[in-house]
Amino acid sequence: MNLKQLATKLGLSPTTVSRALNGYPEVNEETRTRVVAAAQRYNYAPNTRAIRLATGRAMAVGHVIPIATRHEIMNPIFADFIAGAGETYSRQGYDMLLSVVNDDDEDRAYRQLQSRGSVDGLIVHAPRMNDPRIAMLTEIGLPFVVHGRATGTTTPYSWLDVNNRRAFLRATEFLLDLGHRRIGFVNGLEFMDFAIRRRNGYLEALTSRSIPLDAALMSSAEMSESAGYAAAHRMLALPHPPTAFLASSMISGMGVRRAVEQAGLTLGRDISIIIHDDELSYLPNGNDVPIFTATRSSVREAGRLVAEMLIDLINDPNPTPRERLLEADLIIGQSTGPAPKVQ
Amino acid sequence: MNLKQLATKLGLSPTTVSRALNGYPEVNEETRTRVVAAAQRYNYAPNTRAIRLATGRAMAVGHVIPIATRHEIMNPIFADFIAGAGETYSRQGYDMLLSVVNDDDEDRAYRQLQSRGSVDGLIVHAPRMNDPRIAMLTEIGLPFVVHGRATGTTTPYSWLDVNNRRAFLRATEFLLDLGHRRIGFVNGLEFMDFAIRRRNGYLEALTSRSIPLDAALMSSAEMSESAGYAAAHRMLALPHPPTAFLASSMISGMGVRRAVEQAGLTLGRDISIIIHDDELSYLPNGNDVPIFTATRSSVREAGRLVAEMLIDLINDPNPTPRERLLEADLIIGQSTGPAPKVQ
DNA sequence: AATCACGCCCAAACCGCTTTGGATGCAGGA
DNA sequence: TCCTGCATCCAAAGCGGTTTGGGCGTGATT
Repeated sequence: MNLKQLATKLGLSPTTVSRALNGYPEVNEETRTRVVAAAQRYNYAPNTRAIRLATGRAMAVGHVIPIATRHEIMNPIFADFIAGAGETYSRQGYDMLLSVVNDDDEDRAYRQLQSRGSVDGLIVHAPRMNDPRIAMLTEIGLPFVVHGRATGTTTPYSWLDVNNRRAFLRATEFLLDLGHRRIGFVNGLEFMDFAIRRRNGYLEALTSRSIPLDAALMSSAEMSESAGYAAAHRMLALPHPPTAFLASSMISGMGVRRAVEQAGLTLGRDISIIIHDDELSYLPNGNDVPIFTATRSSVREAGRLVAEMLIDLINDPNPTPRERLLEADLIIGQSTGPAPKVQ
Repeated sequence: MNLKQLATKLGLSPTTVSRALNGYPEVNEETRTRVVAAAQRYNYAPNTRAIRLATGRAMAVGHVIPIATRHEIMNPIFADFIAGAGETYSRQGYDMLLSVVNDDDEDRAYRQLQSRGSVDGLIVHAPRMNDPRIAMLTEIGLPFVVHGRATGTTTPYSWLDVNNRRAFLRATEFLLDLGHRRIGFVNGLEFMDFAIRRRNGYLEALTSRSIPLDAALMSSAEMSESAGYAAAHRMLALPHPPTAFLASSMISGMGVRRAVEQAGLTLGRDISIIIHDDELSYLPNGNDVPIFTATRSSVREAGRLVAEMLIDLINDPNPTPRERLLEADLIIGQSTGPAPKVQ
């Protein structure tokens, strides 16, 4: 059932039917209700392909997922972020287009998305330091919003980010307040922007209290359980081991915990851990009481907000870059406590 | 730059240009190369919206993600599955459309996808026992492939599944061969089809060796770390605790491990664990040597294959249901060993 | 010499909607 | 009575491709 068929069935012109369904004023209320009823009855839904061609709008947003030709891993926060963004899209009538591309094809993928007119805008994932995609996308002229920021980029662009520096600054200060002086830092890969900022927060807290820095207490790796375990295991074997850890994610935190427990130490008493909790739905940090003390920021909520920003940007006739910085909560769980007296 | 512009620039008709670019035979090879070169030069890419309208094909596949209005969680395997499917799509020139919908809107979402012509086919995720979606989709008449199966459905439909029953049968038998007699089963939610089949495999192995079943050794819950911990913790406190565990996923296995280690027991010596490993990229089961003994089946590969099946189905003029059952590998890691002598 | 087949190209219809630019009829004002 | 303005509706022209149904010239066939 298409528009023309519906129109003849109603004894009206396609024009009027279209207008009736789209809420234009120049149509009698009585005929409008008649049209709407008929559309319902015949189960008519306008063909999106035709709408898109006619209006010139794709009514779709693209997410380009660069896939590991190198050894990198799929981002664990991806699913929840998408879930959040998807909520916004379905509320606003947008489609979400996912492109999985080899990361060396990413450039071409963005350009094709533009020249073929498949999408009205893009979300950029996992920005790195001096991320080249930002300059490229501004040049292409497709609206986009970055989830995160790209240290080193000078041209203005739209982004939404968690205040990673501040979160890890506060977490470190919290541990320092509890008397911890040697704090192991199990960070993500430090070419990722968020990891750089977290590191800065950690360093800032230590230096502002004149705690000497120790490279042996800092590690940077993939945020997997085994990498977290390995890093913590190594640090715990130091002659002067840490009494607390800062872990970059729930998953690496679980690795740290394993190393701690395997060393015969008790969490929250002998050793403290603070993680960053993205509130991944399949990795809840406890049910009522949090297991880990954590800096917390919902990545799903971030997805919702980023998508809203992008749609605003798309609908703005003369758009100007939007920026939004979310603060993470510091929530207290069972994994932290005062530093043990005797070192 | 559109087709007409390119055509006038070349002094050709749009027809010829279109045919040249699409590899039709009725065009001189010399002009074809000329056209292709010009397209390259002017950075011409055909507008997908127009192609879709003209051909009547969406060149897109839909994935409907039902979102937890109830307490359910986002599926952790989702990201890797999508990555796999996405590889196939980009290789075949298909777009991937993600719809995130409230699960009570799922029905409407499928119908709209069909009547608006947004997609040529669908992937159905996370089937349950007697899943109503299958009947609905066959009625609608949109090609679809189910990732998994739906016990209780009688009408034929296309699916790809891992042999979950057999995987857990083998895992259980392996533990029995090692001398374990009390095996705790930490399963997923048993309205999910895969969980039902795994349970059947577990039960089949025990009964075929005349091991008495014990309801206290079986649990069914979300596959989260804390749920895994809770289940194992409870079982270990039994007067007659298990010497081995079967866990439904990497994540719940990590919870089981925590309970084991917290009880002062050593993995692979006092207690054995076998998990199911979907080879999630952000949860690798060790690097070289697997940490957990596991039944292993790559969900990413499953994504690739399901997508291929669907595209086959779409391109088949008179399609007939396709079925494919993958066998899981049983890989030996460090988490299993012979049952301890003294109980 | 007439016919045919073939290689190559084009004009125009079509896909299903939106949107522009009227057309029509009727009520109210001059 | 005639003109205006308004409320309703419609015809037709896009949107940017694909595809059908020829047209034309050339070499081979009869």
